[in-house]
Amino acid sequence: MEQVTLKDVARAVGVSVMTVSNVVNGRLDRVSPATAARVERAVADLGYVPSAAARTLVARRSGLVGLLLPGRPDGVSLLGSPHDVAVTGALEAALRGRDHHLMLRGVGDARDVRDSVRRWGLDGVVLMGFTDAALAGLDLPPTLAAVLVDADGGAVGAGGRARHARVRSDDRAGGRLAGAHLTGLGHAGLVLAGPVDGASRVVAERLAGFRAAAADAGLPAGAVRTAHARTTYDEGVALGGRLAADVRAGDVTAVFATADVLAAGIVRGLTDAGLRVPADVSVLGYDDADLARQVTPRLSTVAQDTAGKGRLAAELLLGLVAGDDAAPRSASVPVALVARESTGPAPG
Amino acid sequence: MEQVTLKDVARAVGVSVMTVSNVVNGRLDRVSPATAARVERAVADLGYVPSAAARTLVARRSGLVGLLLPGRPDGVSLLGSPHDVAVTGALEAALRGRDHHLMLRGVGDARDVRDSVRRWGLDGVVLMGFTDAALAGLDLPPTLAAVLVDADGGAVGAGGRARHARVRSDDRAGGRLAGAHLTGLGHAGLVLAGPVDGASRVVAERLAGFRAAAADAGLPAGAVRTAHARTTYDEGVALGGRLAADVRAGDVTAVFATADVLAAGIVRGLTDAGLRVPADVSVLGYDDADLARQVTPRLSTVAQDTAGKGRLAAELLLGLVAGDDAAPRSASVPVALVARESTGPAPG
DNA sequence: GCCGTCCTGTTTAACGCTAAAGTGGCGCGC
DNA sequence: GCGCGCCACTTTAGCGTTAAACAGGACGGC
Repeated sequence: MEQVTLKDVARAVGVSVMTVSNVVNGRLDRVSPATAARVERAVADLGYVPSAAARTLVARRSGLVGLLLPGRPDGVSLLGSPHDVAVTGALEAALRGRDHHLMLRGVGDARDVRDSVRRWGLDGVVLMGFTDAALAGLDLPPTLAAVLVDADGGAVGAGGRARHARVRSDDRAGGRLAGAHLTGLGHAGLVLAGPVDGASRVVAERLAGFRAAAADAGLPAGAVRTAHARTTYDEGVALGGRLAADVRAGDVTAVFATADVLAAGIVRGLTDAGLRVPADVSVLGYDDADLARQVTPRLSTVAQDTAGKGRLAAELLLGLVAGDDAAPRSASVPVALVARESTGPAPG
Repeated sequence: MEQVTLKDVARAVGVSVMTVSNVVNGRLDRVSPATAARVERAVADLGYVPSAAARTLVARRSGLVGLLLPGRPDGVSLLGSPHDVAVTGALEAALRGRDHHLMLRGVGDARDVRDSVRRWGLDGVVLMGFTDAALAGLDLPPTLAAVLVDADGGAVGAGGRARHARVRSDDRAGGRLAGAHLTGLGHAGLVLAGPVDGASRVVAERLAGFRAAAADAGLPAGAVRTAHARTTYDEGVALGGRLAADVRAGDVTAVFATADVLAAGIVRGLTDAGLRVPADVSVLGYDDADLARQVTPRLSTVAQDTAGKGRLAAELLLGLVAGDDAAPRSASVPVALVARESTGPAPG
């Protein structure tokens, strides 16, 4: 495990350290092909690996990207949802392919963020799993290259010159797809379930799309209600229980949840209350996580390309890092409706 | 985002850089309380954050730990199972609490490992999700502080002086618990489903415990069979389908899977084949992942303390890093049987 | 009163790397 | 044959930090 340094390689080849550095970094205009070849050889033979610490120190870029997540002291639900896990995997792979590394870090406040970034000289950060409100509390420095996954971060859209970008699914289209699917099945008592109290842009977009589809189908404005729940299975179960009465009263015939975990919980809550899904109520999810195929009934859902999301996040971030002002500040992945067993024709 | 350095703090206070360094690193025996206080003050005022790069370079310890996972180029299933996700969360939190950071990295071969470690001067690594065979291919240097989660790594137990440690659940006890539960319900046609072809120590232990419990219950040696499957939902579904015939023939009445995802798949495969769980067959999982409560029927399972596993991994690793030779090289978290709906009395 | 210690610092020399400036030899134009 | 530019390197300096050696004054013992 002894570090092989540039000096070792230089000595082995009989050139200066700087020449080796030039070869290693591909500045071949400064080195003759013959020398370059000898250096390459020695690098391979000795197993030289450049020290990121030394490079960071002098070059002011680390090749390290932080994935910042809402961090509780006990680490429970650091990567809360299957969606986040999928994005993380794709993000890591994409960064790996572009010669960058990923640091995983739970953060609680603005100090945590600043500390991580400064301590390691992070080139940039990806933030995932934060509500817009939590994000505002993080008070991201405008100079910090940051990509927000499924969040807005208030100022981002406004000022415009902050080095921040956003990645999400095409939420409006997703909402519209959901609405079209459900109204197409004859549903007229619609509920959007999710973190609607959070003033989240993502949820607002989905709701807007959902409502637009309802309007397209000729439904009155009051046909779409909302029900607040955080994106967890347990809150879904609770919400499902509460919704049961409305279903029985005939006010609600279909529920569109903002995530599959939530939808699965709602199905459970409804079922526990004695209702049948989809015979009595339809439930539609979002994400197409593995879970959607694993629960009973299998969830109909709005699928989004989570792997694409991770890749996009990597791309946008590296664009920001490179200081490419022409790079897009926002991108979304496509969505598609996957009809399975949890949705069916409206009862009656 | 300009870096505030030791020099800036030193100038502000009117002392040497070294004095500030001593205060920041808690070497208070070299500094008068009065000076220390002034330094602390300036550190807070200026928002000084030490540079990990510089510290790593000179001090030969980075405070960075790598979490190495089997890495495919596309990043799919980097954190394959809910179990791994839970461990990761707890690991990150534990490291955070001990002033360390976590680097997430998918690796394919020995070069990837060496490269990551050298490049960043990782203090140590945690390896998770590897089969024992894959681990052997990684060819971990004995001098590298490493903790293996749910794996053995061959040489680890043997040589003994390698700086490697292992964390797992109490697998033998888990197997025994599973066996006792199932035989207690009158089952006599038992199958252990999981990666049994992989020569994995973990699986072997669970099987041994399972068999021991069967023997305790007076069952003949042939009562426990094994069925190979990797730990995924889809392989579970396929296996469930194959097992259906044996169930109908009365040869199999209960299946013990090495993970909840696998168990859930098996339930699905069995159900799709027209069998009822648990009326016709019982299925028992392992882990007590969220999924166990989310599928129908809810899975009975052997719960293990995944958060404890993450914390233990952090502890063992930091012990190894500190060079504490007395530190334990192996630890396991407790298991407990959670009876839910997927297991019931043997049919007939 | 003198020497050894302790206390509280400071100075020096790296760590591995890169940007920028320097060097020396050789070919070429005229 | 002289200057110029260019090629293929080398030298110098410094990034922010720490280990180790050094310094000087107060204080105590005898």
